[in-house]
Amino acid sequence: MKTRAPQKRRLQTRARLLSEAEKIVTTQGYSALRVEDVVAQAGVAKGTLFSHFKDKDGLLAVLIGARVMEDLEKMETLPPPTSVDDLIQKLEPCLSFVAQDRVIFDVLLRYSGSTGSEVNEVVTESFVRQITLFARWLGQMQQVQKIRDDAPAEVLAEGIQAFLNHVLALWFCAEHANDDSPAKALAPLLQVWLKPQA
Amino acid sequence: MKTRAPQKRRLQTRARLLSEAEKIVTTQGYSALRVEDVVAQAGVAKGTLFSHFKDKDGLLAVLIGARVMEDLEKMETLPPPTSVDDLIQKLEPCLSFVAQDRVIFDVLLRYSGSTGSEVNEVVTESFVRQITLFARWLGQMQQVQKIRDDAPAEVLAEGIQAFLNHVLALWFCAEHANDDSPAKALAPLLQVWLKPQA
DNA sequence: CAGATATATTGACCGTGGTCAGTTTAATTT
DNA sequence: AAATTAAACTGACCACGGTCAATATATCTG
Repeated sequence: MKTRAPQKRRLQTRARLLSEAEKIVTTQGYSALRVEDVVAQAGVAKGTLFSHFKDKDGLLAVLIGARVMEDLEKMETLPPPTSVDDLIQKLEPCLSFVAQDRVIFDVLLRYSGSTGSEVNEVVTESFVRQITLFARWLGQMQQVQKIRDDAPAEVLAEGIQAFLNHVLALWFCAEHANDDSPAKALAPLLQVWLKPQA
Repeated sequence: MKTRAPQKRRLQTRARLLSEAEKIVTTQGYSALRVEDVVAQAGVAKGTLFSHFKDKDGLLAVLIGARVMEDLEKMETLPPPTSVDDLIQKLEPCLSFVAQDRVIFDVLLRYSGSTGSEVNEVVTESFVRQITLFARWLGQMQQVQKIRDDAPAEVLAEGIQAFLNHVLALWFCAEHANDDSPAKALAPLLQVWLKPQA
Protein backbone atom coordinates (compact mmCIF):
# COMPACT_ATOMS: atom_id res chain seq x y z
CA MET A 1 0.00 0.00 0.00
CA LYS A 2 1.99 2.94 -1.30
CA THR A 3 0.74 6.39 -0.33
CA ARG A 4 2.73 9.32 -1.51
CA ALA A 5 2.42 12.87 -0.33
CA PRO A 6 0.02 14.98 -2.41
CA GLN A 7 1.81 16.75 -5.20
CA LYS A 8 1.99 20.49 -5.64
CA ARG A 9 -0.55 20.65 -8.43
CA ARG A 10 -3.13 19.00 -6.23
CA LEU A 11 -2.67 21.46 -3.42
CA GLN A 12 -3.01 24.33 -5.84
CA THR A 13 -6.20 22.89 -7.26
CA ARG A 14 -7.66 22.46 -3.82
CA ALA A 15 -6.74 25.98 -2.88
CA ARG A 16 -8.36 27.31 -6.04
CA LEU A 17 -11.54 25.37 -5.38
CA LEU A 18 -11.74 26.69 -1.85
CA SER A 19 -11.04 30.27 -2.80
CA GLU A 20 -13.62 30.30 -5.59
CA ALA A 21 -16.15 28.65 -3.31
CA GLU A 22 -15.48 31.27 -0.69
CA LYS A 23 -16.00 34.04 -3.22
CA ILE A 24 -19.41 32.63 -3.97
CA VAL A 25 -20.57 32.21 -0.40
CA THR A 26 -19.46 35.68 0.60
CA THR A 27 -21.21 37.31 -2.31
CA GLN A 28 -24.28 35.14 -2.62
CA GLY A 29 -24.56 33.21 0.62
CA TYR A 30 -23.97 29.60 1.54
CA SER A 31 -27.19 28.21 0.16
CA ALA A 32 -26.45 29.72 -3.24
CA LEU A 33 -23.33 27.65 -3.71
CA ARG A 34 -23.50 25.39 -6.80
CA VAL A 35 -20.87 22.80 -7.50
CA GLU A 36 -20.93 23.61 -11.22
CA ASP A 37 -20.23 27.26 -10.56
CA VAL A 38 -17.31 26.45 -8.31
CA VAL A 39 -15.62 24.15 -10.80
CA ALA A 40 -16.30 26.52 -13.70
CA GLN A 41 -14.70 29.44 -11.91
CA ALA A 42 -11.84 27.31 -10.69
CA GLY A 43 -11.29 25.99 -14.20
CA VAL A 44 -11.46 22.30 -13.37
CA ALA A 45 -13.80 19.45 -14.14
CA LYS A 46 -16.59 18.47 -11.83
CA GLY A 47 -15.06 15.15 -10.92
CA THR A 48 -12.03 16.93 -9.57
CA LEU A 49 -14.05 18.63 -6.88
CA PHE A 50 -15.36 15.30 -5.69
CA SER A 51 -11.88 13.86 -5.52
CA HIS A 52 -10.99 16.65 -3.12
CA PHE A 53 -14.18 16.67 -1.06
CA LYS A 54 -16.49 13.81 -0.23
CA ASP A 55 -19.52 15.76 -1.40
CA LYS A 56 -20.85 19.29 -1.54
CA ASP A 57 -21.37 19.28 2.22
CA GLY A 58 -17.75 18.28 2.65
CA LEU A 59 -16.65 21.40 0.81
CA LEU A 60 -19.07 23.53 2.81
CA ALA A 61 -17.84 21.96 6.01
CA VAL A 62 -14.33 23.18 5.31
CA LEU A 63 -15.51 26.71 4.62
CA ILE A 64 -17.83 26.79 7.60
CA GLY A 65 -15.33 25.13 9.88
CA ALA A 66 -12.74 27.75 9.02
CA ARG A 67 -15.22 30.50 9.66
CA VAL A 68 -16.21 29.05 13.04
CA MET A 69 -12.56 28.75 13.93
CA GLU A 70 -12.13 32.49 13.44
CA ASP A 71 -15.00 33.17 15.79
CA LEU A 72 -13.51 30.81 18.32
CA GLU A 73 -10.14 32.48 18.18
CA LYS A 74 -11.75 35.78 19.03
CA MET A 75 -13.75 34.20 21.81
CA GLU A 76 -10.69 32.61 23.30
CA THR A 77 -9.10 35.99 23.81
CA LEU A 78 -12.13 37.17 25.76
CA PRO A 79 -12.22 37.09 29.55
CA PRO A 80 -14.50 34.41 30.99
CA PRO A 81 -18.12 35.54 31.33
CA THR A 82 -19.13 37.05 34.63
CA SER A 83 -22.78 36.06 34.43
CA VAL A 84 -25.18 34.01 32.42
CA ASP A 85 -26.29 37.08 30.51
CA ASP A 86 -22.69 37.90 29.77
CA LEU A 87 -22.18 34.36 28.57
CA ILE A 88 -25.08 34.66 26.18
CA GLN A 89 -23.72 37.91 24.90
CA LYS A 90 -20.39 36.26 24.17
CA LEU A 91 -22.16 33.39 22.42
CA GLU A 92 -24.11 35.74 20.23
CA PRO A 93 -21.67 36.05 17.28
CA CYS A 94 -21.56 32.28 16.83
CA LEU A 95 -25.30 32.10 17.07
CA SER A 96 -26.04 34.80 14.56
CA PHE A 97 -23.54 33.39 12.11
CA VAL A 98 -25.31 30.05 12.10
CA ALA A 99 -28.73 31.69 12.13
CA GLN A 100 -28.04 33.46 8.87
CA ASP A 101 -28.43 30.34 6.74
CA ARG A 102 -30.02 26.97 7.19
CA VAL A 103 -27.30 25.06 5.39
CA ILE A 104 -24.76 26.23 7.94
CA PHE A 105 -26.87 24.71 10.66
CA ASP A 106 -27.37 21.49 8.71
CA VAL A 107 -23.70 21.05 7.93
CA LEU A 108 -22.62 21.74 11.49
CA LEU A 109 -25.20 19.38 12.88
CA ARG A 110 -24.14 16.65 10.48
CA TYR A 111 -20.42 16.87 11.09
CA SER A 112 -20.03 18.36 14.52
CA GLY A 113 -20.28 15.35 16.74
CA SER A 114 -18.18 13.01 14.69
CA THR A 115 -15.22 12.03 16.81
CA GLY A 116 -12.61 12.53 14.17
CA SER A 117 -13.82 9.68 11.99
CA GLU A 118 -12.85 11.63 8.89
CA VAL A 119 -9.38 12.99 9.21
CA ASN A 120 -8.75 16.60 8.40
CA GLU A 121 -12.28 17.48 9.32
CA VAL A 122 -12.18 21.09 10.35
CA VAL A 123 -15.66 21.05 11.71
CA THR A 124 -14.89 18.27 14.14
CA GLU A 125 -11.89 20.16 15.37
CA SER A 126 -13.91 23.33 15.87
CA PHE A 127 -16.53 21.38 17.72
CA VAL A 128 -14.04 19.99 20.19
CA ARG A 129 -12.47 23.37 20.59
CA GLN A 130 -15.81 24.99 21.32
CA ILE A 131 -16.70 22.46 23.97
CA THR A 132 -13.31 22.91 25.55
CA LEU A 133 -13.70 26.66 25.65
CA PHE A 134 -17.18 26.40 27.15
CA ALA A 135 -15.93 23.97 29.77
CA ARG A 136 -13.10 26.31 30.70
CA TRP A 137 -15.43 29.27 31.03
CA LEU A 138 -17.93 27.33 33.07
CA GLY A 139 -15.23 25.93 35.31
CA GLN A 140 -14.09 29.43 36.08
CA MET A 141 -17.62 30.60 36.70
CA GLN A 142 -18.11 27.71 39.06
CA GLN A 143 -15.08 28.74 41.06
CA VAL A 144 -16.45 32.19 41.68
CA GLN A 145 -19.90 30.82 42.50
CA LYS A 146 -21.56 32.37 39.47
CA ILE A 147 -23.18 29.11 38.45
CA ARG A 148 -24.03 25.73 39.92
CA ASP A 149 -21.14 23.46 40.76
CA ASP A 150 -23.01 20.23 41.38
CA ALA A 151 -22.19 18.99 37.89
CA PRO A 152 -18.92 18.79 35.93
CA ALA A 153 -18.23 21.77 33.72
CA GLU A 154 -17.98 19.40 30.75
CA VAL A 155 -21.57 18.27 31.20
CA LEU A 156 -22.75 21.84 31.53
CA ALA A 157 -20.82 22.69 28.37
CA GLU A 158 -22.50 19.88 26.50
CA GLY A 159 -25.84 21.23 27.63
CA ILE A 160 -25.03 24.61 26.17
CA GLN A 161 -24.36 22.94 22.83
CA ALA A 162 -27.71 21.24 23.06
CA PHE A 163 -29.52 24.46 23.84
CA LEU A 164 -27.73 26.36 21.11
CA ASN A 165 -28.88 23.81 18.58
CA HIS A 166 -32.35 23.83 20.06
CA VAL A 167 -32.91 27.55 19.71
CA LEU A 168 -31.42 27.48 16.23
CA ALA A 169 -33.77 24.68 15.21
CA LEU A 170 -36.71 26.70 16.48
CA TRP A 171 -35.40 29.74 14.68
CA PHE A 172 -35.39 27.96 11.34
CA CYS A 173 -38.76 26.36 11.91
CA ALA A 174 -40.48 29.64 12.70
CA GLU A 175 -38.94 31.20 9.58
CA HIS A 176 -41.14 34.21 9.17
CA ALA A 177 -42.70 34.99 12.52
CA ASN A 178 -39.35 35.07 14.31
CA ASP A 179 -39.78 38.28 16.18
CA ASP A 180 -36.46 38.29 17.97
CA SER A 181 -33.08 36.65 17.72
CA PRO A 182 -32.26 33.09 18.78
CA ALA A 183 -30.26 34.57 21.64
CA LYS A 184 -33.48 35.76 23.24
CA ALA A 185 -34.85 32.24 23.38
CA LEU A 186 -31.62 31.01 24.87
CA ALA A 187 -31.72 33.10 28.03
CA PRO A 188 -34.46 31.37 30.03
CA LEU A 189 -33.10 27.92 29.21
CA LEU A 190 -29.55 28.74 30.23
CA GLN A 191 -30.71 30.40 33.43
CA VAL A 192 -32.49 27.23 34.44
CA TRP A 193 -29.61 25.08 33.25
CA LEU A 194 -26.84 26.98 34.98
CA LYS A 195 -28.49 28.54 38.01
CA PRO A 196 -31.03 26.25 39.63
CA GLN A 197 -32.68 27.89 42.61
CA ALA A 198 -33.85 24.78 44.38
CA MET B 1 -61.68 33.20 -4.52
CA LYS B 2 -63.74 30.03 -4.72
CA THR B 3 -62.41 27.05 -2.83
CA ARG B 4 -64.36 23.87 -3.11
CA ALA B 5 -63.96 20.79 -1.02
CA PRO B 6 -61.54 18.23 -2.49
CA GLN B 7 -63.33 15.76 -4.66
CA LYS B 8 -63.46 12.05 -4.00
CA ARG B 9 -60.95 11.11 -6.67
CA ARG B 10 -58.35 13.36 -5.07
CA LEU B 11 -58.78 11.79 -1.67
CA GLN B 12 -58.42 8.35 -3.17
CA THR B 13 -55.26 9.34 -4.98
CA ARG B 14 -53.79 10.78 -1.82
CA ALA B 15 -54.66 7.66 0.11
CA ARG B 16 -53.05 5.49 -2.56
CA LEU B 17 -49.88 7.57 -2.53
CA LEU B 18 -49.64 7.33 1.24
CA SER B 19 -50.31 3.63 1.37
CA GLU B 20 -47.75 2.82 -1.33
CA ALA B 21 -45.23 5.07 0.35
CA GLU B 22 -45.85 3.33 3.63
CA LYS B 23 -45.30 -0.06 2.00
CA ILE B 24 -41.93 1.10 0.81
CA VAL B 25 -40.75 2.53 4.11
CA THR B 26 -41.81 -0.51 6.08
CA THR B 27 -40.06 -2.90 3.74
CA GLN B 28 -37.01 -0.85 2.79
CA GLY B 29 -36.74 1.93 5.34
CA TYR B 30 -37.37 5.64 5.18
CA SER B 31 -34.17 6.61 3.41
CA ALA B 32 -34.92 4.17 0.60
CA LEU B 33 -38.07 5.99 -0.40
CA ARG B 34 -37.93 7.28 -4.01
CA VAL B 35 -40.61 9.53 -5.41
CA GLU B 36 -40.56 7.69 -8.73
CA ASP B 37 -41.21 4.37 -7.03
CA VAL B 38 -44.13 5.76 -5.08
CA VAL B 39 -45.87 7.22 -8.12
CA ALA B 40 -45.15 4.14 -10.21
CA GLN B 41 -46.71 1.83 -7.65
CA ALA B 42 -49.59 4.19 -7.06
CA GLY B 43 -50.17 4.43 -10.79
CA VAL B 44 -50.08 8.21 -11.06
CA ALA B 45 -47.78 10.76 -12.64
CA LYS B 46 -44.98 12.38 -10.74
CA GLY B 47 -46.55 15.80 -10.78
CA THR B 48 -49.55 14.45 -8.95
CA LEU B 49 -47.49 13.63 -5.92
CA PHE B 50 -46.19 17.16 -5.75
CA SER B 51 -49.69 18.56 -5.97
CA HIS B 52 -50.53 16.56 -2.86
CA PHE B 53 -47.34 17.17 -0.90
CA LYS B 54 -45.04 20.17 -0.96
CA ASP B 55 -42.01 18.01 -1.54
CA LYS B 56 -40.63 14.60 -0.69
CA ASP B 57 -40.08 15.68 2.90
CA GLY B 58 -43.70 16.73 3.07
CA LEU B 59 -44.78 13.22 2.22
CA LEU B 60 -42.32 11.77 4.70
CA ALA B 61 -43.54 14.18 7.34
CA VAL B 62 -47.04 12.79 7.06
CA LEU B 63 -45.83 9.21 7.41
CA ILE B 64 -43.48 10.00 10.24
CA GLY B 65 -45.97 12.23 11.99
CA ALA B 66 -48.56 9.47 11.95
CA ARG B 67 -46.05 7.04 13.34
CA VAL B 68 -45.02 9.40 16.12
CA MET B 69 -48.68 9.93 16.95
CA GLU B 70 -49.08 6.22 17.57
CA ASP B 71 -46.17 6.26 19.98
CA LEU B 72 -47.66 9.26 21.74
CA GLU B 73 -51.02 7.61 22.14
CA LYS B 74 -49.36 4.71 23.88
CA MET B 75 -47.35 7.02 26.07
CA GLU B 76 -50.41 8.98 27.07
CA THR B 77 -51.97 5.89 28.56
CA LEU B 78 -48.91 5.31 30.72
CA PRO B 79 -48.75 6.52 34.32
CA PRO B 80 -46.47 9.49 34.90
CA PRO B 81 -42.84 8.51 35.50
CA THR B 82 -41.78 8.02 39.09
CA SER B 83 -38.15 8.91 38.56
CA VAL B 84 -35.78 10.29 35.98
CA ASP B 85 -34.69 6.80 35.03
CA ASP B 86 -38.30 5.81 34.62
CA LEU B 87 -38.84 8.86 32.45
CA ILE B 88 -35.95 7.87 30.22
CA GLN B 89 -37.33 4.38 29.94
CA LYS B 90 -40.67 5.76 28.81
CA LEU B 91 -38.94 8.00 26.29
CA GLU B 92 -37.00 5.11 24.83
CA PRO B 93 -39.48 3.96 22.14
CA CYS B 94 -39.61 7.43 20.61
CA LEU B 95 -35.87 7.67 20.75
CA SER B 96 -35.14 4.37 19.12
CA PHE B 97 -37.68 5.01 16.40
CA VAL B 98 -35.93 8.20 15.40
CA ALA B 99 -32.51 6.65 15.86
CA GLN B 100 -33.23 4.03 13.25
CA ASP B 101 -32.87 6.39 10.30
CA ARG B 102 -31.30 9.77 9.74
CA VAL B 103 -34.06 11.07 7.51
CA ILE B 104 -36.55 10.67 10.32
CA PHE B 105 -34.43 12.92 12.46
CA ASP B 106 -33.99 15.44 9.66
CA VAL B 107 -37.66 15.64 8.85
CA LEU B 108 -38.69 15.98 12.47
CA LEU B 109 -36.11 18.66 13.07
CA ARG B 110 -37.22 20.58 10.01
CA TYR B 111 -40.93 20.54 10.71
CA SER B 112 -41.24 20.10 14.43
CA GLY B 113 -40.99 23.64 15.67
CA SER B 114 -43.12 25.28 13.02
CA THR B 115 -46.05 26.83 14.79
CA GLY B 116 -48.70 25.60 12.46
CA SER B 117 -47.56 27.67 9.52
CA GLU B 118 -48.60 24.89 7.18
CA VAL B 119 -52.03 23.69 8.01
CA ASN B 120 -52.69 20.02 8.31
CA GLU B 121 -49.10 19.43 9.33
CA VAL B 122 -49.16 16.26 11.34
CA VAL B 123 -45.64 16.71 12.58
CA THR B 124 -46.40 20.07 14.12
CA GLU B 125 -49.37 18.59 15.87
CA SER B 126 -47.33 15.70 17.23
CA PHE B 127 -44.69 18.12 18.41
CA VAL B 128 -47.17 20.16 20.40
CA ARG B 129 -48.70 17.02 21.79
CA GLN B 130 -45.35 15.70 22.90
CA ILE B 131 -44.44 18.91 24.69
CA THR B 132 -47.82 18.91 26.38
CA LEU B 133 -47.38 15.35 27.57
CA PHE B 134 -43.89 16.04 28.88
CA ALA B 135 -45.10 19.12 30.70
CA ARG B 136 -47.91 17.15 32.30
CA TRP B 137 -45.57 14.41 33.44
CA LEU B 138 -43.05 16.87 34.79
CA GLY B 139 -45.72 18.85 36.57
CA GLN B 140 -46.85 15.74 38.34
CA MET B 141 -43.30 14.80 39.22
CA GLN B 142 -42.79 18.26 40.63
CA GLN B 143 -45.80 17.86 42.88
CA VAL B 144 -44.40 14.73 44.46
CA GLN B 145 -40.96 16.30 44.78
CA LYS B 146 -39.30 13.93 42.36
CA ILE B 147 -37.72 16.74 40.39
CA ARG B 148 -36.88 20.42 40.80
CA ASP B 149 -39.76 22.84 40.99
CA ASP B 150 -37.89 26.11 40.60
CA ALA B 151 -38.77 26.26 36.92
CA PRO B 152 -42.05 25.88 35.06
CA ALA B 153 -42.78 22.40 33.80
CA GLU B 154 -43.06 23.80 30.27
CA VAL B 155 -39.49 25.01 30.32
CA LEU B 156 -38.28 21.70 31.65
CA ALA B 157 -40.25 19.97 28.92
CA GLU B 158 -38.61 22.12 26.28
CA GLY B 159 -35.25 21.15 27.69
CA ILE B 160 -36.07 17.50 27.30
CA GLN B 161 -36.78 18.13 23.63
CA ALA B 162 -33.44 19.83 23.31
CA PHE B 163 -31.60 16.96 24.97
CA LEU B 164 -33.43 14.36 22.91
CA ASN B 165 -32.32 16.07 19.74
CA HIS B 166 -28.84 16.47 21.12
CA VAL B 167 -28.26 12.80 21.85
CA LEU B 168 -29.79 11.87 18.53
CA ALA B 169 -27.48 14.26 16.70
CA LEU B 170 -24.51 12.70 18.46
CA TRP B 171 -25.82 9.26 17.62
CA PHE B 172 -25.89 9.99 13.91
CA CYS B 173 -22.52 11.68 13.94
CA ALA B 174 -20.79 8.79 15.61
CA GLU B 175 -22.37 6.41 13.08
CA HIS B 176 -20.18 3.39 13.51
CA ALA B 177 -18.53 3.64 16.90
CA ASN B 178 -21.84 4.09 18.69
CA ASP B 179 -21.23 1.77 21.56
CA ASP B 180 -24.59 2.12 23.24
CA SER B 181 -28.01 3.56 22.57
CA PRO B 182 -28.89 7.24 22.58
CA ALA B 183 -30.84 6.64 25.77
CA LYS B 184 -27.57 5.98 27.60
CA ALA B 185 -26.24 9.39 26.70
CA LEU B 186 -29.46 10.98 27.81
CA ALA B 187 -29.32 9.90 31.44
CA PRO B 188 -26.55 12.14 32.82
CA LEU B 189 -27.94 15.19 31.06
CA LEU B 190 -31.46 14.70 32.32
CA GLN B 191 -30.27 14.05 35.83
CA VAL B 192 -28.47 17.38 35.87
CA TRP B 193 -31.39 19.08 34.14
CA LEU B 194 -34.12 17.78 36.40
CA LYS B 195 -32.42 17.15 39.72
CA PRO B 196 -29.85 19.82 40.58
CA GLN B 197 -28.17 19.12 43.89
CA ALA B 198 -26.99 22.61 44.69
C1' DC C 1 -77.88 19.68 -22.36
C1' DA C 2 -74.26 22.90 -23.72
C1' DG C 3 -71.10 25.86 -22.42
C1' DA C 4 -68.30 27.76 -18.64
C1' DT C 5 -65.34 27.19 -14.82
C1' DA C 6 -62.90 24.99 -11.21
C1' DT C 7 -60.25 20.84 -9.93
C1' DA C 8 -57.19 16.98 -10.82
C1' DT C 9 -53.75 14.76 -13.33
C1' DT C 10 -50.16 14.28 -16.81
C1' DG C 11 -45.39 13.61 -18.41
C1' DA C 12 -41.78 15.91 -20.94
C1' DC C 13 -38.38 18.71 -19.20
C1' DC C 14 -34.93 20.87 -16.10
C1' DG C 15 -31.34 21.64 -12.34
C1' DT C 16 -28.10 19.83 -9.67
C1' DG C 17 -25.31 16.56 -7.09
C1' DG C 18 -22.54 12.71 -7.76
C1' DT C 19 -19.95 8.63 -10.48
C1' DC C 20 -16.35 6.37 -13.01
C1' DA C 21 -13.86 4.43 -17.12
C1' DG C 22 -10.64 6.63 -19.53
C1' DT C 23 -6.85 10.12 -20.35
C1' DT C 24 -3.17 13.17 -19.03
C1' DT C 25 0.55 14.39 -16.08
C1' DA C 26 4.03 13.56 -12.73
C1' DA C 27 7.22 10.62 -10.16
C1' DT C 28 10.10 6.10 -10.09
C1' DT C 29 12.56 2.49 -11.77
C1' DT C 30 15.65 0.05 -15.03
C1' DA D 1 15.92 8.20 -21.91
C1' DA D 2 12.55 4.77 -22.18
C1' DA D 3 9.43 2.03 -19.64
C1' DT D 4 6.55 1.57 -15.60
C1' DT D 5 3.61 2.86 -12.10
C1' DA D 6 1.01 5.96 -9.40
C1' DA D 7 -1.49 10.36 -8.88
C1' DA D 8 -4.47 13.89 -10.79
C1' DC D 9 -7.84 15.27 -13.66
C1' DT D 10 -11.65 14.90 -17.24
C1' DG D 11 -16.39 15.10 -18.92
C1' DA D 12 -20.02 12.24 -20.59
C1' DC D 13 -23.33 10.08 -18.02
C1' DC D 14 -26.71 8.87 -14.41
C1' DA D 15 -30.13 9.40 -10.45
C1' DC D 16 -33.39 11.81 -8.47
C1' DG D 17 -36.25 15.67 -6.92
C1' DG D 18 -39.05 19.07 -8.55
C1' DT D 19 -41.71 22.27 -12.30
C1' DC D 20 -45.33 23.67 -15.33
C1' DA D 21 -47.96 24.28 -19.65
C1' DA D 22 -51.15 21.29 -21.44
C1' DT D 23 -54.89 18.00 -20.98
C1' DA D 24 -58.65 15.51 -18.82
C1' DT D 25 -62.24 15.19 -15.58
C1' DA D 26 -65.56 16.87 -12.59
C1' DT D 27 -68.94 20.55 -11.03
C1' DC D 28 -71.78 24.42 -11.72
C1' DT D 29 -75.10 27.61 -14.26
C1' DG D 30 -78.46 29.24 -17.34
